[in-house]
Amino acid sequence: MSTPSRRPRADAGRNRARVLEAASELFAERGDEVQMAEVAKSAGVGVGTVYRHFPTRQALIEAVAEARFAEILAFARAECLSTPDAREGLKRFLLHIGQVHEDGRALSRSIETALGSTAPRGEVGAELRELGAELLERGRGDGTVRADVTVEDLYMIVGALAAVARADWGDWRRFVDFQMAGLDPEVAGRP
Amino acid sequence: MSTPSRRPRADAGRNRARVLEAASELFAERGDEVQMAEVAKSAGVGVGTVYRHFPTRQALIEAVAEARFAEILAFARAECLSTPDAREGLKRFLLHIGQVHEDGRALSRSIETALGSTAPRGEVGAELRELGAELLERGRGDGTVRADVTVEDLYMIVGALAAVARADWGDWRRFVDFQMAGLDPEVAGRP
Amino acid sequence: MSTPSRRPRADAGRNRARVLEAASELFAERGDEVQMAEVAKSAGVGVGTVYRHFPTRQALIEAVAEARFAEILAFARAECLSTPDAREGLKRFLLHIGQVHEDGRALSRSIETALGSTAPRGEVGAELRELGAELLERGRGDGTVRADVTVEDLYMIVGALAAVARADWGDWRRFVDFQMAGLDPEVAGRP
Amino acid sequence: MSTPSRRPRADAGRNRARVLEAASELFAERGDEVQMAEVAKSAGVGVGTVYRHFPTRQALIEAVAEARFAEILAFARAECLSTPDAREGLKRFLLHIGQVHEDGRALSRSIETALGSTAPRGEVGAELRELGAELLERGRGDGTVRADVTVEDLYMIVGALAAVARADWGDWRRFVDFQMAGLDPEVAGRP
DNA sequence: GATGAATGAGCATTCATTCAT
DNA sequence: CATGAATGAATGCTCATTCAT
Repeated sequence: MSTPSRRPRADAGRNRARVLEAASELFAERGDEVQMAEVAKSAGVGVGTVYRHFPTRQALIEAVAEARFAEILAFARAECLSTPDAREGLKRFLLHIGQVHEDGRALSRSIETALGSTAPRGEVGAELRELGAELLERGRGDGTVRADVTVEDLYMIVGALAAVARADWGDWRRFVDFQMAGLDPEVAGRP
Repeated sequence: MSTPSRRPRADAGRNRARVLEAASELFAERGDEVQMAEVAKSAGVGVGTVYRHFPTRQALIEAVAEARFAEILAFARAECLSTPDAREGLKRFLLHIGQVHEDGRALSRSIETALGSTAPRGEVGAELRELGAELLERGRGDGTVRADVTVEDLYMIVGALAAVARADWGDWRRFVDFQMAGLDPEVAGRP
Repeated sequence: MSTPSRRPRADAGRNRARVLEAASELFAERGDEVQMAEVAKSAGVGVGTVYRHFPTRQALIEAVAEARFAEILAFARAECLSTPDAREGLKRFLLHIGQVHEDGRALSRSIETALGSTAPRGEVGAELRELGAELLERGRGDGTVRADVTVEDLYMIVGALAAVARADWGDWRRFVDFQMAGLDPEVAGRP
Repeated sequence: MSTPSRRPRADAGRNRARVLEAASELFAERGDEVQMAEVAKSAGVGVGTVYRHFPTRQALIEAVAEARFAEILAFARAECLSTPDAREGLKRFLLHIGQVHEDGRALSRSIETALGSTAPRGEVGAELRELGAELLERGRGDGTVRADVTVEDLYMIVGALAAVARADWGDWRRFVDFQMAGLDPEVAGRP
């Protein structure tokens, strides 16, 4: 006689994840036009639940952005810190970032619009900065990257790359090549 | 249904200019939050007049963007094509663009949001591309710029710079330096 | 961006009815000039609620029209299918329709303007057609109505009557008399 | 040296006619959505000129309507007053009216919306009433039309027919048949 | 906790009409 | 007389956010 309730024990955190996942997909596909109610529906919850976990639309987008940064961070740790030379690791890092933004153009634009920038934030942001520092440190170590490049410099380049990859201005891989050239120790100091 | 007009018949095209000017200032200051009615008021005309000259909000923003590009074009023609060496001209070009976007951050964001990109469009866009070609040609001539750089490459860099300068990721002048380094003929071809 | 709600959670479908009722009255009184906001206010809800139940202004008017048709249907079932002779039933039907349109002239005009016609639509429309068929069938049965009259014919007459009753061209009851005369079996076939 | 001016001696009344003609066509095609500026353009004049001749949009529509009534009047005088029997003349009258409304559905709707009715007005309206009286008088004379039919009755029927013909409820010619039947002297007085 | 109905400020856009030139 | 640029009130609709149930 007791029909099982539809979503019986969807414990708290589970819902957060579902919402985040739904939001990630929707924003990646349709960008800023997705509405909170759609996210809720797609996640199989009510709007109220979305708001329980993400107090504002902006917070949700922030969280989606952070999730993407976390992915990037994981990739970089696995693939960019252990390359034969540091230069190679750095390039892989940039190529991955370009790819992520190309694949999620609409999302990137939403982030830009909602947060005013695609720069990494929060905890993951801090870890990314650390990671960037390590990439540069390695470069300084083996002499394959200009020694005067700061983490701030690197993330300007990353931000620029994000903009290039989400736009349709040409082959962003060429842009990466230019950045790698600009980071070459040989040319440091040219006017 | 309407109340008698207050300041009628102010010379045809004059109003277009006033609206454009007002819009330029307002968008530069407050970005996407400015409303059509504000623009009208600030220009001293009715909304209808704004719409007569710019059929949609997006068209207005497009026009403001184009005006900015026209300024850049004029600057570049005057200051960047006659430098002692081509590299210097190119650098001045980039520095000017960075400055324009730093000074009009809010506007740059509005353009990005409304048009999806800050890339030059239309007639002025075409002229800018030509100008870019000349800048690069000069560089090929005196050997101060990588010979394989295309106009498309250049405008990827310009777009990237626009993103960097309107954001707050660090000193965009440093970014310009990296780009100049990347465009150095010496490093062309490094992996 | 919004202010806290004032009268929340008033039972789901109850609100739909209140809106419909308010709209019916307002449109009957003042016709096409009523605004969505007025309907909302008069129903004691926010505009958003009106739009939740009726996605567009036209949809609201359609619903009001349908409600009126439903009334007519109910009347006809109760009063027109059980008259001594079918002719009498048909006449009562027409008289009721004329009365409804006379009483809600402004509404009838709104419907005409918004929907392009006052013809019954949707589900209720289908039931009305069935009812019309029954009325005619009865007439064929007792020989009080021309046998060649189709439901389509009948609803042309009904539509015509609606137009006459909502206009001010004369006593629409006279018009009904002419229609009854025209439906008389005696004259069928006259040139 | 003197280039002929474009429209040199477009004397007053000529423009009125051009505007009226343009308006007739446009309203017949696209109905209420035509704007005053379009009418002006289509007539090859400025909006101001349209307003000189027709002080409001409604006045313009009224004039277009009147022109149509004038056509009907002319037709009726030529074709309906001289038929062998009066009944035939009356029928031709109705058929012509139906045709006019079928051909100019959009216009008919505009008139209905703007003026609240498609009933003939003004001077032409008066003449049409007279004409209607004559048609009925002839019918009384040769006994082919119910003697108790008034001009008001006739114009209720005409208005109804206009509604039927401009709608898409069925074959309005059938409706005309029913009206003719209803006007038959044989059935006068049936309940 | 979860739900989703309710809220309502906000805003781009339209178009009949006017009147300086 | 003709022109057409200017006017601005009017209005349907959206959607992030709240909170009674």
